[in-house]
Amino acid sequence: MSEPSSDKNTVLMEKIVSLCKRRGFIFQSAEIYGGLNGCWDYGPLGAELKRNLKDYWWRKHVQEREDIVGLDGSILTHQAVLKASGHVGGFSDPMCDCLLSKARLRADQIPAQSGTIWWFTGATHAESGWIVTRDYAVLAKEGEDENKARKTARQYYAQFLSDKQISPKTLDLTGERSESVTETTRFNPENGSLLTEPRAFNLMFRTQMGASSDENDENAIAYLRPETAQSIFAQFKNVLDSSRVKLPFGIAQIGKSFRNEINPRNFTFRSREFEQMEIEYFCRPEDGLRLTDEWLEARLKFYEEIGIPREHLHIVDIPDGERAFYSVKTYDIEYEFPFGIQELEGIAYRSDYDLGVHQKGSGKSLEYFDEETKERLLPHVVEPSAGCDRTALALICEAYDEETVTDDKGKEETRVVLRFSPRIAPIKVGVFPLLKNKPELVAKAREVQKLLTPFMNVFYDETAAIGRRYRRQDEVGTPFCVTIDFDTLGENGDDLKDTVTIRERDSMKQERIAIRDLRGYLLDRIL
RNA sequence: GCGGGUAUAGCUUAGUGGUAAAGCCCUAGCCUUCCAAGCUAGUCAUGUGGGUUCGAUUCCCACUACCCGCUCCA
Repeated sequence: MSEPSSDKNTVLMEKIVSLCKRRGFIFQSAEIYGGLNGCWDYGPLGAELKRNLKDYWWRKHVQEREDIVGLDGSILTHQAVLKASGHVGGFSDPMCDCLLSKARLRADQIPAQSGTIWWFTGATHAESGWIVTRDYAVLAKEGEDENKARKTARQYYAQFLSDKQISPKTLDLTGERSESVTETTRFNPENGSLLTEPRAFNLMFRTQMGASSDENDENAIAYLRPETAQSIFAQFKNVLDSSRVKLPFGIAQIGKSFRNEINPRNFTFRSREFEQMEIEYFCRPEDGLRLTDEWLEARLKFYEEIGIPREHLHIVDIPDGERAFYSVKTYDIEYEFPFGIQELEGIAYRSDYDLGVHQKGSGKSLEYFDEETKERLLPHVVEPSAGCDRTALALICEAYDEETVTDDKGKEETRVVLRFSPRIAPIKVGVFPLLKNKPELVAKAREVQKLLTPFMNVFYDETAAIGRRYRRQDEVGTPFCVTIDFDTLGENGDDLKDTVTIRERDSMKQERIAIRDLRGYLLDRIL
């Protein structure tokens, strides 16, 4: 994102958030109680949008393929599963932040140091009268000059200055005292600055299961899953034994996951509760890299089909050293959000790491027996893992458009349109009687509504002028609107009897179509 | 987690230490033959909790949430 446009993008994002609330796409969770940090609720239209996205994903990747089957795993997860996967042990280490450099350090890796601690209670700047009161300390190791400690302290206090022109050197320190110390781990070895208290950084939500459970009962601990993948690996053998699947094959899952993010940000983009759409595609080791590339193409095609063009996506081939340690190859698919280019999906070739750790953890064989080659092997896996909420947000951002339209009198106005692909649009068609005070028009419109309702989400509206009703639907992305007028009733001859106007959202063009052809016309365009 | 900012109606904004204003939206009625028409009427707000004060939406403090910049994101 280029620097000059960032203000514009912030404004754009604010408009999108505002539209989402106004029209019932996305609300803040528990808003009437002040909101719950990092949690969001989908309103009536958002729920439809997200459902359409998930349904299309499921249809394309599970129902229309013979090689992928579905799974719907429990959210509460056995602690043994997450111990085996590395989620419990891996990132539960307490971390400290350096108060000066803001570096984050693992508490257990800070070397014990000895020397003199120089404590301060604050700093003042005589000339401006500026004052700060805040405890701080610097460790001067044996042989180090105490003036170095004071210099470090001035740098620390200087960060609170509102006037950045003031030199740290001109600050006077207050409340100085010193004490000698041995074997302390509370100071940054790099610069001697005091660290924050160690804090646990495991991002998993932990809970206790069972009526008699208490916090001290280790066996009662369960976790909300931090990703949907693990239940697929844990159920690998059951799926294999019950479904007659043959390599290569995939297990797909859509569901909620939970991470106690330090810092939720960017509307729904980074939430503490989020939904994933994941496939674990199992294969022979020699096919892994090829399939990773094939999945990348398949997923890009999917995004194209739901209305996110290739030009707005970025593919990042994660280089050696930046991938997770178990991954042989990883692509990130990123989207150009108004707040920056951010990840929608990761496609990771994870080798046999996952099945390996669960085989080891459970003591059960997770090997696959190949009938043709009479060979036993632990399959490798390619994982296309997409964020559902992120994709829904990308769909809204991509669809949002403001258009200047000029009416017959030459008056200009702004039309806000969500240009959703018809297949994911929350409402597929609006049905309107031209006038609401003509009972024949209303009755006919209700008939048309009833005709279409079993096949798609239809919205009936009879209030306000017809143009207003069109604009209302533009703003929520409804691709088609059908209007019942006097021609429909046969007032201008039998040729037009039982025909309606159908108005297309993007072009605002209208055409006349027989009611009996409506269903087919619409279904052709929304599937 | 750190630093900065913000919080008034569904939305966008006024304003005030003493009855909180407008436009848009929405609802109802009248009217209305295809792109936010008109008239009339109506609903709805000072984020939460403290403090100062006779009185706080306004001043102060804390909290919560959101936004921006860092940080973090297995």
